[in-house]
Amino acid sequence: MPKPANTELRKFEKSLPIALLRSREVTTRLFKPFLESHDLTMPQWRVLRALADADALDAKTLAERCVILPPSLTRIFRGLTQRGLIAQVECNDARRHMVRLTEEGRAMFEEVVEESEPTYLQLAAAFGPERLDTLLDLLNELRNTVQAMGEQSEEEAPLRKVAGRR
Amino acid sequence: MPKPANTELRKFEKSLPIALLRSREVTTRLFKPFLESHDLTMPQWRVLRALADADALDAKTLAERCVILPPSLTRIFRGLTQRGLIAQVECNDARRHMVRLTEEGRAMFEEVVEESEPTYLQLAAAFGPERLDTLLDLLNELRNTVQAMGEQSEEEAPLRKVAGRR
DNA sequence: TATTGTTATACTCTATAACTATA
DNA sequence: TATAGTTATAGAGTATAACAATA
Repeated sequence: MPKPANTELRKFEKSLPIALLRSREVTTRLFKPFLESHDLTMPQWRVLRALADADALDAKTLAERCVILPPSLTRIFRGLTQRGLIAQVECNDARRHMVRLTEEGRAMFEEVVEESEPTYLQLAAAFGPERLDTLLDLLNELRNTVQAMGEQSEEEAPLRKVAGRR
Repeated sequence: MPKPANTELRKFEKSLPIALLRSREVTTRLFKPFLESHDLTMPQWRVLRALADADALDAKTLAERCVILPPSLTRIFRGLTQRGLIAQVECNDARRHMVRLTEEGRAMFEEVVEESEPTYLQLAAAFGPERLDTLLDLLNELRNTVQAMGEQSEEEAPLRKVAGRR
């Protein structure tokens, strides 16, 4: 039973939400200059990056995939469309707002990737490429695990609301 | 060379900042109800949690440890002090704003920990306790790695500013 | 002169509810 | 009636610069 038993460390350093936040903070800071030089915010970049992997996506999919709430996405669509980086795409279901990258959007995406690639490789080299892979796998699996927990508890208690305010 | 070679996955699913964001999002969502029932925001909670591990901490340390900018921390201090959860502590250096948990603050901290513990254990069980440990270690080491990279590049180019806006 | 923290300010993101339009 | 998205709005976080107090 090699449990470190250091309650203090376990409580702060080993708090999962806090560890995720702090890791994200330094990582984001590392790559943010590449976005700022193109006048892109992180959420805008997530949208471009998601679109780069697909022909076209609707707002609901992008909201889920990029962790952006619908009202924010509406504004992001407006900004990116005005700048000519994305464009709306016809869709059978007229309710859906479906968008794709324009040529300019694709070009900017490639530029950012190219410019930030050396930093990414430097990080991979410093951290260890195989450990980085492990970390990414664990992160994606953690998400699946937690999401499964959420669905499960919703089945058991569809009307949860956990605890009353105050 | 068993590299999946799936460019699409590598680009989005394997983007480190995005993976960290998405994992944090679901994890935060899982624990947020326990904070909301005590009218605590996540940043407020991080401050309480950091203080629970130490007798007293100054603003600078808390800002770094909890990833909160000084102006936000000022407001958080005000809120938590008004509610009697933290209190200022005398300090040799009069510039420093040093705070500690009050008894009420400690009590609320313990309450939240107790209430959320079952969910934490459920997550650990579902994900695998040893994998959770691995993940936490990797996250903390990633932070160290990136921070070291930042310090290094500052030495090399103390006057960076990366790229001009527009 | 450097450091610590606060104030001021602007902008973005977060979150919810209400509304419009399509299906 | 249910779904997709927008609008409206309030609140919280993010970020910078300017300032005050202390070292």
